[in-house]
Amino acid sequence: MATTTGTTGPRADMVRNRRLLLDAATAAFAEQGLDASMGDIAQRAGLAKGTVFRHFPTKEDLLSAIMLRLLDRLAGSAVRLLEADDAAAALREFMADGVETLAADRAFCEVIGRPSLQQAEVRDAIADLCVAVEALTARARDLKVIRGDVTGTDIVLLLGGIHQTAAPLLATQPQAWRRYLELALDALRTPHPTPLPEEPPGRPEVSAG
Amino acid sequence: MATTTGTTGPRADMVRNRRLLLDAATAAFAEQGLDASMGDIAQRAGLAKGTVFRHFPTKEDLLSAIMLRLLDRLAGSAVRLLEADDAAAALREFMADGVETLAADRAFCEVIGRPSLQQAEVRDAIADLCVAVEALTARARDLKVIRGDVTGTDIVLLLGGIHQTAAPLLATQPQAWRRYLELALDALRTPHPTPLPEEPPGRPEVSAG
DNA sequence: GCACAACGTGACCCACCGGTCAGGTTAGGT
DNA sequence: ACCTAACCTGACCGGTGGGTCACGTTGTGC
Repeated sequence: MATTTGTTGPRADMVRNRRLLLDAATAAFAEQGLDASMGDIAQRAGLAKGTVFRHFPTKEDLLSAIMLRLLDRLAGSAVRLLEADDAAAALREFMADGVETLAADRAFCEVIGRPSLQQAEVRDAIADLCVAVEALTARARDLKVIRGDVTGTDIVLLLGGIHQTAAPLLATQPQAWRRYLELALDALRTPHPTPLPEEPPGRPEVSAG
Repeated sequence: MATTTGTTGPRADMVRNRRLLLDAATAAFAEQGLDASMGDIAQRAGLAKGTVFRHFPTKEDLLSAIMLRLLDRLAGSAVRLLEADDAAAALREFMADGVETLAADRAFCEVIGRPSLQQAEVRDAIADLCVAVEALTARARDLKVIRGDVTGTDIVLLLGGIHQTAAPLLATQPQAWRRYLELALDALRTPHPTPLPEEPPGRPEVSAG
C-alpha cells in the first residue's frame, strides 16, 4: 500500500514542481499579463521549459489553472461574506477584495475583459462566481440597501470597470480605486432610479418595490 | 514657385500614402489592439513594409499618431458640447461618445489604461482632453446637476471604466455599455454624498456647497 | 524632357516564442 | 542495492515580429 491514495500517487518532486510552476506563473502573469512567456515562467520556477509543458500542455492550460485559482478564491470570499451581519458592508468588502485582486494581476484583467481568451472551465468558474455574488447581492437588495435592478453579474462586471477606471493612476496613486469604488457604491445606493436598460444575464428578476 | 508651401513641400504620393497608412493602421489597431503587426498594416494599406517605417520610424510612433487623432477628436467633441444649452445632456452625450469610441478600438483601450505605453505626446493629449472635459464638468457642477466632488479627470477615467465593465458582454450585447453609463450617471447625480477620497490630478477645487 | 533627390520596395536580419523530443536522471517500491 | 517507470532537461524546430538597407522607381523643378 503506497503512502498516497490507491495506485501509487504522483511523485513527490512532481508535486513540488507543480507548486513552483503555479507560483512562478502566478507572479509572471500578474506582472506581465498574457505576454509573460513560458520560458520566463520556467526560469522563475528554476525549471526547464520542457517541464512546464509536461505539467501544462499549452500556455492556455497554464493560464486557465491560474485563473481558476483566483476565481475560486473570490467565489469563496463571496460565500464566506454571506454570513456577515451587515449585508451592505459585506458587499463593499467583497468588491474591495475583487478590485484589489484585479489591480494586482494584469493577466486576470485581460482575461476577464475578453471572453475569447477564456477556456470553457474559466467561463464556468466566472458563471459560478456570478451565482455566489448574486446571493450576496440579493441580500442587500432585499434589505433595500442597494437598488433593486442590480444583479450579481453587474457586481462582478463592475469589479473590472472600477479597476480599469483607476488603472491609469495605479503607478502614482495605488489606492485610487477606492475613490471609484465609493462612486460605484453611490450608484448602487441610488434611491429611486430610472430603471437600467437591458438586464445582463444572471438574474432577470427585479425585486418588486 | 512650387505647387506646395515654400521649400518644396512633400511629394504628392507621400501625402497620399501617409493617409493610406494611417487609415490602415487605425483599422488594424482598432481590431487587433497592440498586437496588430506592422506587416499587416502595410498589407492593408497596399504598401511595402519598408514604407511604413519610412513614415513612422517605430511602431510606437505610428501608434501615437493614431492615438493623438482619437484624443483630438474627443477633445474637439468636448469643446463643441460646451455650447450646448443643457449641460447635463451635453455631459452625457460626451460620455456616450467616449465610451462608444473605446468600445470600437482595442488599442485605444489598452493605451489609455497603461501610461507606460504612452509617449510624451500622448500623455499631453490626454491631459489636454482632461482640461477640455473639466470645462464641461464644471458647468454641470455649477448648475448642481452633478455632485461637487467630481472632476474632469474623473469623467475621462470613467470612460475607460464604463467600457471595461461592459466589455465581457460586447460580443453578445453590443449596447450593454449603455446600462453602465446610466449607472455611472446615477453616481454622478448622487445628491448629498459622502466626499470621495483622494482627489485625482486635474482639478483639486471642490465647488462650495 | 532631363536629372536628381526623394520615395517606395521587398528581401533580409536577428531575437523571441510556443511547442517537441530523445536521452539522461531520480524517486520509490521491492 | 537495484530496477524501472515516471520525470526532468535543454537543444531544437517552425513561425512570426520589429526593424534595416541597397537598389529600383517616380515625382518635380528647371
